[in-house]
Amino acid sequence: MVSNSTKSATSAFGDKREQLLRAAARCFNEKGYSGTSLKDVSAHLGLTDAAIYYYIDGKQQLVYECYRRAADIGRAALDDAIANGGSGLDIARDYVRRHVDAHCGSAGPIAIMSEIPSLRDDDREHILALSREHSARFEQVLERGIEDGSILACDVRMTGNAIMGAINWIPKWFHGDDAVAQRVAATFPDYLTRGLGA
Amino acid sequence: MVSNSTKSATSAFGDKREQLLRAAARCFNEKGYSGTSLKDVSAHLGLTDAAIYYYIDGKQQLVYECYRRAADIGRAALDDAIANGGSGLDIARDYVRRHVDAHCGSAGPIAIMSEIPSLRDDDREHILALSREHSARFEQVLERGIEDGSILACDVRMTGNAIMGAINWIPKWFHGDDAVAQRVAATFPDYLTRGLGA
DNA sequence: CCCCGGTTTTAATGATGATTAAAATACGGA
DNA sequence: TCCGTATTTTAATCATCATTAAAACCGGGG
Repeated sequence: MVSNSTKSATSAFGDKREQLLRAAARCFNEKGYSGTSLKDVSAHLGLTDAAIYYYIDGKQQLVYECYRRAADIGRAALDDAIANGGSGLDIARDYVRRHVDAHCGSAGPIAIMSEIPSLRDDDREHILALSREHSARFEQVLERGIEDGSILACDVRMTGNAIMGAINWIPKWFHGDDAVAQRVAATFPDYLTRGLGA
Repeated sequence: MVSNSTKSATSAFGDKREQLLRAAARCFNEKGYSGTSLKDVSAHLGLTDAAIYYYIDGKQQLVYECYRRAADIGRAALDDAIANGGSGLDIARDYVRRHVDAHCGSAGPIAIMSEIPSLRDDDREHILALSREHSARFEQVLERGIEDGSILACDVRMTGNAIMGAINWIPKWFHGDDAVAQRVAATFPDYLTRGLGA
């Protein structure tokens, strides 16, 4: 038995745990948290439902990890975009590009944080904190763009909500088709940031 | 006993059935279809779970009606925008305005069609058909705008997905605050269509 | 006051699904 | 080949609902 709480290393165990999280993310995106049974998830790995408990403490932890992973990926996209520099508009476009790539690329399905109220109390607080932090940082990017003149003055909270919504909804209609992935990458970053432009 | 299938008239029964659908929509938006129990829904009406069966045949029909209502409202927004005329861009903006108003206004919470796979087979086909039809019609509006020169040439499928996503995600963060509703109405239509402009 | 249709509740029933413990299997190294 | 650890399955257990049937409630017309 292994302490299954904190590890994603490059071991056989860690790899399979990673696969598990992706399978769960896909299922959750399709049928929601409560709508997917552990059997649904385990089927994707050719296992029985009980086997999941070897890798994770339970269904609650499964969502939690999926959501945390989603938050990490979103944060990384924003980190990289900011590190890459440029005007506020440049950063915003780069962020959309990276985040959209994450959704459609090999990062595999990313869970959308669609059922936060179903989380355990303490998990929910943590995920909400991450989510709020991410929104706030993105809004700061928009404000920076307004200051440097690359973005038209606007309600950054609402504009951020619109952009995040467009991105968050992707998993609802994107199902892994490479050709479609190309079209997303070619359309979203430009369309979503052209509306910001001064 | 009343044939509870087809009626939403202005009777006491019809009114309460309408309230029921709204309560269900709110619950589904918050915790997903499987995540909400009939008890959750009935609590909003001060009833017990069993009382719901007086108004509706079961949980499946409840989602189905919620999704159908959502499709109706979206279709109506598009109908009205098209009837109102103007360039393709004008129509697109008007549609966003109307649909966003529906989400934030007195139409009460509109269920987002987030768990279509959980529907019964025949219900799912119907809802999917409505959904596809709506997307196709909106894409036609975009194409019309490209032809009349009001919209920049683009991948209308992907652009439509982006716009719909931004709208569909609204119920995830909007919870009835009037001041926020104002800001949504002031931001979404312009932002989402400015990105289309030629 | 009593009856009746419309409405709601109480009290089962049954299915589903998360979770656990114990048993079974796989498999690399001695 | 044999052992021990890692992994998975089988077979309970237990709680949570959806659903149903029967009984109770409630208000208006006779």
